[in-house]
Amino acid sequence: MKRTHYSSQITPEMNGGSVTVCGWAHEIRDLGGITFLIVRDREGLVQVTLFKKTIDKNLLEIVRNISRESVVTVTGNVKKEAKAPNGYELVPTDIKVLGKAESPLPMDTTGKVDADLDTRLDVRFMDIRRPHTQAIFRIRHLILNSIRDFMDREGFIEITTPKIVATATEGGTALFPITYFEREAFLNQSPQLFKQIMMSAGLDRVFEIGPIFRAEEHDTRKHLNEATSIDIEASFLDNQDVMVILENLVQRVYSDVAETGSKYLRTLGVELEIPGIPFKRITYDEAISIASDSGDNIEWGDDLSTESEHYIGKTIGEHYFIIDWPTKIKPFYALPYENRSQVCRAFDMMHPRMELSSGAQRVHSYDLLRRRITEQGLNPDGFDFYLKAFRYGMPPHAGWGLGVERLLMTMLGIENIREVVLFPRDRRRLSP
RNA sequence: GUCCGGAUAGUGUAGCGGCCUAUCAUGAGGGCCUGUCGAGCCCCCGACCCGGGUUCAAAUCCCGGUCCGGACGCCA
Repeated sequence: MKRTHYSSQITPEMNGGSVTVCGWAHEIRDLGGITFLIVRDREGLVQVTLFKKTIDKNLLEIVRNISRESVVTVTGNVKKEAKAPNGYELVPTDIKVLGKAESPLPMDTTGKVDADLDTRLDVRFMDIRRPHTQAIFRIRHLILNSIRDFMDREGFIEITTPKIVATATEGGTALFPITYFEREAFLNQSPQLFKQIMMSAGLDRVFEIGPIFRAEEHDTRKHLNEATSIDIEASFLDNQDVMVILENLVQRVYSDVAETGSKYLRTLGVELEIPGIPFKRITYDEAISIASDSGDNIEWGDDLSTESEHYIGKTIGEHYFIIDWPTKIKPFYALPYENRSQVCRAFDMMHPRMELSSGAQRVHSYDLLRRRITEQGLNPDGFDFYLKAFRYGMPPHAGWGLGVERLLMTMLGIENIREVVLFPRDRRRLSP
């Protein structure tokens, strides 16, 4: 019962050797005199071949009674065979059913019949058995690996900050209220405040990969109520510096995935184009001017509409930055320019289809920060724990947050963000 | 939240007033078959979202509800 090999580790050269594989009964093809059992494991498929004339009758009986998608373990001898899919097949000496699958199945796993996304999400465990769906999450893993490696080389320390917080909001988005013993608390909208506090702590460069929660009732293909954010914060760097880190990271992630994930990219039919750096930088003023070419007149100080975002994306055609945003539509911690305070040192990093990241050089002066909080209509009292870190030696710093799901979906050309989350949380879906 | 589209066997679909005892594929059950690899062939099983209405007649038209998809809005 103990696995000796994954399907991908067996080769025709192992001819005559005995192996044990564990997996799911992907398909059973009974041709009468010869029966094939296709076993699927995480890495691929193995063909198990039973010849009626020579095989143990009990084994044949077991195989003929296996329902599709049951969990099986097969011990057998590798037989080099040109007619078999990978140049070899397994002639079994022992087959056990470890977990019987009911039938009919709630969805097809072989790729013969499509299923709606809604159906697939209801039985996500089965959906992920499909190589296509699994490939998405294998690539997600490669992306996260690549990011951690990149950050480590750049001198960033990985941190984890609380997801249960007392502050109602940093502004903008609505939060999910929860009960924390006898008090009201919230699920964190981002690690923003805590990663900044780490700058005062002297950690110099930090990053976090973790969940963020937004209680907005959005209903689109690019929004989630629970998402994963990659956040960085770095001292003694400005907005320009962290933009360079960001574009380098994105390029690195693409090239790492192209290199280590070719098998999964092939499964998904994706040809990765590695973005060139530096990414184009356009100012907010230039962005609204481009948008006006499409007939969408955005008043200075308003956020970009979805339509304009698409139009600008199509015009530029590759990853780009929008810089120098109006101070009033960016959060209080974005640093206004000294000589032109209605504009701030904030940036958004865009994929032609959508925003992937936003960041800024931060306000590090206590007095200014306190004023900015008030100007944005928030009460500084709720920010005491945060403001305190600015009173005893806060270095200048900058950072950004990047959405993992959006990075993944734009990389793979996937339309709906729910496809790239194991168990998506949206306006209506809370289970599974 | 607004607008548009949709809901038919386990899954994916066709049908859009009578030709419906509802199409096709896949699947489930049974049978034949020694090289399948989306196996093939034969038999068989399984469905019109819920409620109301129009009509001689409703899967089909109308109204309400629920759910799903898309666009927009909302969204450091």
